[in-house]
Parts: sequence; C-alpha cells; structure tokens
Amino acid sequence: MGDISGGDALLFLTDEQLRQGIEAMFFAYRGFTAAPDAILEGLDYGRAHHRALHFIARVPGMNVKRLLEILGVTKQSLNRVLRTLIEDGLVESRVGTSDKRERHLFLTETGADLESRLSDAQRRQMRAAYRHAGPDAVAGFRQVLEAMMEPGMRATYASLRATGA
Amino acid sequence: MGDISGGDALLFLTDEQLRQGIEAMFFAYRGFTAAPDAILEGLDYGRAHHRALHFIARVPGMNVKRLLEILGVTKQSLNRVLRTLIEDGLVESRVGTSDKRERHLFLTETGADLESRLSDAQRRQMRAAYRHAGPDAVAGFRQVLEAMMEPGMRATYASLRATGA
DNA sequence: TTGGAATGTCAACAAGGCTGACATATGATG
DNA sequence: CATCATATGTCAGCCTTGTTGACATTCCAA
Repeated sequence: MGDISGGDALLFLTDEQLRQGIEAMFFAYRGFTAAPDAILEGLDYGRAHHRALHFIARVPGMNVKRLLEILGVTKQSLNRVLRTLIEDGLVESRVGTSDKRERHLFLTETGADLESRLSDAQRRQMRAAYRHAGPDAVAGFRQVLEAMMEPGMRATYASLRATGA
Repeated sequence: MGDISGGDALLFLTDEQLRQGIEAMFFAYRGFTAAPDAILEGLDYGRAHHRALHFIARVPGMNVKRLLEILGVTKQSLNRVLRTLIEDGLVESRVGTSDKRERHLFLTETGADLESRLSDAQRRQMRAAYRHAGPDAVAGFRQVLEAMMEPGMRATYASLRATGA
C-alpha cells in the first residue's frame, strides 16, 4: 500500500487491467447472490427481503432510518418489503423506548431461521472462494472493495465492522 | 495459494470474516456502479443498456446468443434493450455471413462515444480504488472474484480475457 | 425434406426501484 | 404552550428490467 513510485509498478493500472477488474466484479456478483437467490426462489421473498433480514440480524433493534441509510433505498421501497416481513411474522417492530417516534426492528424466531438459512448458504459460497484464493488474496480483496465504496458507505461499513467481533 | 495447513491460518474463514466480506461486496458494488449510473441518469438508458454496450464494444461482431449467455438474461429482456439501442442508432445489427440466421452486433460511432464515456467513468472509479489499494491487493482481489464466479461464468470471463490484450 | 437452431416479437406479469403527497405521533425549542 | 422538525407509515402512480409462454421466420444440417 502507499505511494506508487513509477515504471512497471503501474502496469496494474492499464485500461486493460481495469477492464478485466470491471468484468470480474460483474461476473462475481452473480455468483455472490446465486446461493441465497436459489433459496428465495419459491418463497414469496426476493433479494430486497434478504438484505433487510441481514442487517436486522446484524444490528438487532436498529431503527428504520438507519436501515434506510444502509440499504440506500427510499422509505416507500423499504416499507413495502418490511410490511410483508412484519405481517408474515419474520420481523418485529417495537416502539422506541427513549424516542417513541422510532421503531426498532428485531427478527422473530421464524425470521432468524430464514436469515440463518440465507446467511449459511452465502457464507458457504464465500468460504469456498476464500479458501480457494487464500488469506493473502482475501486481504487484498477486502482492501480493494473498501477503496471502491463511496465515503458514506465506507463509514457505514466500518461502523458495522466495529459493532461486530 | 494452495492448501491451508491449519491453526491460525484459518482465521480468515471465520463466520465473522465471511460476513464482513459479504457486506464489503454489497457496499462496494454500489460504488462500482455509481459513476456510470450518474451518466445514464437523464439519458433514456439504464444499466442494462450499459452492459450491452460494454460487451458489444468488447467483442465487436458478437452474435445475440453469445451476448445472452454473457449477460445471463432472457432474449426477450435483452431484445427490449437491444431494440432501443438499434433504433437510436447506437448499435448496428448485421446478418451473419456464414450463418445468416445470426445477427452480429457492432457499435456505431455514436454508440462507441457513449460506451467510451461510460467506460471512462467506471475505469476512473476503479483506477482510484486500485491505486489506493496497491498491486498486491489488486492481485488478491482478482483471485477472490474469480473464485466466486459460477463455473460457466468463469469460463466466459477467461475467454474474454484471452480475447483481450 | 424435415427437424432443430437462432432470432425477433407480442402479451402479460412481477419485483423492486422511484417521486409526490399526505397523515400521525412525538421530540425539541422558543 | 405553540410551533416546527423528525420518524414513520401509506396511497397512488410510474419506470426499468427481469420473467414465461406462444408464435413466426429464416436457415443450417442430416
């Protein structure tokens, strides 16, 4: 990391290298979503439901506003998804304790079950790729992805990482 | 690369590490598409048009079947996109020479212009991330992405890479 | 000549984005 | 207390981009 001095060290920044990276992102993202998509098929849910379940599982009690920021969609769009999850008993929405305008979101047992199934499938997929590429490659992978994020999302990502562990 | 022996070397495969990688992919993909999306906004085209333009630029004269395989959508879905691009004079469709059932796709000058603008924007974004992360990280990034692809797409990706350079 | 492949097209539908407008409850502030 | 701002929900309508199914055309190949 750090500065690049010059000469051949810059070969990884050629247009051709960048184009290959772009295509790799495109094809890999399909593989990335394939496993959970396969589970969701047949259920009445889609990727949007998966994403909501993921982050509610990740930060139990998260309020709607925060979830909107993370997902980067409008409240109308999220609401459609959230409503079905609540109606179907996968998500519980509790009135905030300190600020009663807020709704805090939690997974029910049923919701946690589905989230686990989706998570497990996606992690299996990811684990296979990681194991194949090895720890050094994974470190590089994470560095490049982090550099690709928009600043706001990088901050969000970091904050989730901090909450983790 | 190669086999992992054991012990601490496997720490990069913990559920928490995998979860972070999953979230990194999610957030990074938004950054990845942001630059071309910004250009497309206002034009009458969307991401689907961008993808078609990209691969037609990449392999001039590609036929429809091949493009369908690469994009992974139905012919009806692609056709809607392709039709507008042809009508608007961005793409030219020529009857195949050896097999006259096939249509071979080419960018017109106008099409190549838009494709360049989109490509340049996305490469700029990618270049910044690459430069920030450095060549070793980029190598790892590419390895993990390739391992994440579904086998069919990995073959397609490799064949495009071979055509490249 | 006949079957199958490549392509195009019509129709209908669904998911999941978006905007705009409006209602409600509650917190915060002068 | 009055007022304004915030958090949330909801209705209506629209767009893009994916899907299936059906059908026509053209043309290669056995």
